[in-house]
Amino acid sequence: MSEPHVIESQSIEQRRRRVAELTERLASSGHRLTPQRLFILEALVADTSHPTAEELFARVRQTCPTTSLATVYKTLETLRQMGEVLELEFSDGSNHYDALRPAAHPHVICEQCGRIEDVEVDGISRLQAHAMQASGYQLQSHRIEFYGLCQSCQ
Amino acid sequence: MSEPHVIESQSIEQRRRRVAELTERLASSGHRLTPQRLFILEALVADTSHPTAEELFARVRQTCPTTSLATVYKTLETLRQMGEVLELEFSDGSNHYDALRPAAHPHVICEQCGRIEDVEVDGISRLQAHAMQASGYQLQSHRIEFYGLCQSCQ
DNA sequence: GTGGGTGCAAAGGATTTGCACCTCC
DNA sequence: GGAGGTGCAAATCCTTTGCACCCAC
Repeated sequence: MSEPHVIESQSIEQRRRRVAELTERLASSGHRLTPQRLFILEALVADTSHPTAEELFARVRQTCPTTSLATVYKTLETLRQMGEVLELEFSDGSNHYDALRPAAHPHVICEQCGRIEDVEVDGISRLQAHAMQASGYQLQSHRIEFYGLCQSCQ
Repeated sequence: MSEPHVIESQSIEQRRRRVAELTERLASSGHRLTPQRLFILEALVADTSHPTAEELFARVRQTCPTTSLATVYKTLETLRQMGEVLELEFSDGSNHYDALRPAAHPHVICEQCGRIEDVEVDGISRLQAHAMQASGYQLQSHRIEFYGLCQSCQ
């Protein structure tokens, strides 16, 4: 039980830093620090499950009930343009967001329950280099997802 | 000029076979072979550029002007459920379809012109095995895309 | 003070659905 | 003949947008 606790504490500290970082970057790039935005930042960093805009909205409402869904979307778009949020697009009507690790990274996705988790695999940059060579494209980013069943759904 | 011609000829032969294959599989799984469906199959196999439903619709209209967009969508859904079409989902309102290679395979995507091309990279299955081990998920499929600029847009 | 941000409601765009009619098997 | 397919229009869903008001700087 102590190991998870330590990990959890580190994580909380990391998240606090990330909120401070995002706040500072918004300010230094000429954006205003409105209460709504600060609550949205908190919600983004508090939720590690790759939430949707709707889920973030629900969470923000708990602390700032007057916030609108449109503001959540506008703030997500602002952060995305700043490169501070990773947007995972799905056409089935559910974009998911990750403000903790805004650089592209691989995910595993459960087709049963919809869970999305980070997964550590290496060799991605080598793969991208291969793809550049094979295609002649100048590649800068990627999207790598694996689909299957999570441990609970197996 | 002769090499491309040969490649093109092979490709045409391959596409003809694929149409026959799809037709047969539709029939043997208890689906009807309506004129609309046959035209949609032709269009799917004729277009190697990963077309959208709308683009397929436009192409089908040239040969069968009474076909409706709803029928295109319904046929795509039928083929997808049969595992005969690969659906590439994008949230910006543009799903793309590939009936020539229905198994998951990596793509390169141009962020300038939107072009989507197949790219041959190996080590994908090893990568997926790594991801399974690291995550504990039972993985069956994947989605691997690289983003950048195609040769024309560089 | 003022320009950016917010909230509301309406618009937008891709996809799905209900239903009457049709037609392939 | 009957189940499955088609076409039309309306509905659905997420997301974006227009605009009047507001407030952080």
